[in-house]
Amino acid sequence: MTRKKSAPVLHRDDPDKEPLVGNVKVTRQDWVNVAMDVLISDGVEMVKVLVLADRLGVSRSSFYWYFKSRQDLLDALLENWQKTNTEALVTQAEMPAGTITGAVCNVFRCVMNPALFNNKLDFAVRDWARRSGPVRRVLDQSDARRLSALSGMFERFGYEPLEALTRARILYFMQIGYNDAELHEPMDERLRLLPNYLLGFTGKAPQQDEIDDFIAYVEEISGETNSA
Amino acid sequence: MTRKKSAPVLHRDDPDKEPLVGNVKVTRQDWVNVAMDVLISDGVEMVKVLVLADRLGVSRSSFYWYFKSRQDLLDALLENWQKTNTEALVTQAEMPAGTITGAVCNVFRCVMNPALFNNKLDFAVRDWARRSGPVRRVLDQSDARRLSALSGMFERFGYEPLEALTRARILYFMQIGYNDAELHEPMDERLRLLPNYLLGFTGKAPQQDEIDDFIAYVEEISGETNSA
DNA sequence: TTTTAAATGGACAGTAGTGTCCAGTGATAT
DNA sequence: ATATCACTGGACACTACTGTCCATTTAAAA
Repeated sequence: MTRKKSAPVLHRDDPDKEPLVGNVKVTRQDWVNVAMDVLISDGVEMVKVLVLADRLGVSRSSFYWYFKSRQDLLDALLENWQKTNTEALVTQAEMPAGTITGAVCNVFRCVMNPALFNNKLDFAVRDWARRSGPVRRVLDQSDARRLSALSGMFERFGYEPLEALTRARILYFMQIGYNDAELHEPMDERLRLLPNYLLGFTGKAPQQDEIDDFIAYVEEISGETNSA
Repeated sequence: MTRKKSAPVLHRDDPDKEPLVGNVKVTRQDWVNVAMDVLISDGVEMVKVLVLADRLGVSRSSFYWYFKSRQDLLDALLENWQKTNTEALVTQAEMPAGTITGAVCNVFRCVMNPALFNNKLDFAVRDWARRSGPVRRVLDQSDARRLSALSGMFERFGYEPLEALTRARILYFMQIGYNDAELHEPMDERLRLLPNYLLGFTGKAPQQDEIDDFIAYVEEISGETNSA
């Protein structure tokens, strides 16, 4: 009765001071991180306390010190996703650009860059939403917000509202479908098709320098990924 | 030992002669049908033998007379899907058409018509594939087959192979994304956006009569659905 | 060094699923 | 009418989860 299970006071206030070597100490965030990994690679239904505990090399019951229940953890996961990914995409859609093609490329930059937008996480959540009403509702809100940002982007470049909305939808839902089916496909293929995609999304032929800029960006983030 | 569990001889050879009123008799197909319903509405992980048995008003163990195991049933579901939906889409993509817009409308006709293509089933299987390697492989094959048919469709109307492939992808993956996010949205919205979509997919402005034809078709199939 | 609260792990109870076994039932053929 | 065989349902064994309880350990504070 005297125990307060919520908001544990963690001994390791500064993570840099006492890095997580071996299995010194497990924090709430460690549980969340591992849960995120499992969510992404195996789906929600594999986010089970025993699975997570094993990965952390820790007993199952420890979990209940940090979280009220499994649901408590799932809520934390969802909240985290909602803030990071949606904000990133909206920010990128609102970024200034010289042409509509450049603006679409900005969106691509976001979606392709793991540092800006966790594509796999986004997809895992979409997956999850199919089995859970509450999650579905949160996802629908995020989709509406993202779509509205994309639609606004087209409008800023002179498209009529209806056409802007259509193009936003084609762009956004194409991303979803593409990532669903071809997440593991080589980047080369996507780059090869880039000019055609841009034409399809914008109705305007892209300039060569816009293509070049984008390819340079992709090479840049590929380098970063490898060096990490 | 003498029992042959496979290929049960069903007493009801002609389903019309002895329709399934009440719970006269359960057949293998009844199990498959119910499993299909559950797969579509609740996902694979809810396709449990007890759930199905309850829906059929029958005991759980009866299941094992018709199926070797739960996996046996799942295999049957997948095989059924693969044959119906993929064949339907490919057929529709190969259909003769006067213009590329008309050809794209043919594809739309298929995807929108529950009698030709079970959209929700398609999505349920896609969902399932995310959790199962073997299913993923079957799905990838189907996707490749469908994409190739769509690409060929664009090529028949003079698009270069690379552009044809891009447009096929935009069309196909847009459908996937759209159905994922907006399956429950009103048809009105989709029809309102139709001309813009067609422009985006083909790069050519649609003719008014092509739009009219399509809208007439949609009204026709809506009527059929209601009268059933 | 001792104290103490945070954090842990093992044992347990409860639930939900799969698959097996087998005695029983009822429709059909003889 | 009855014997047979297709078909069913209840009982059981097994496994895998969630969540609770509690005695013990450990690290920080005194």
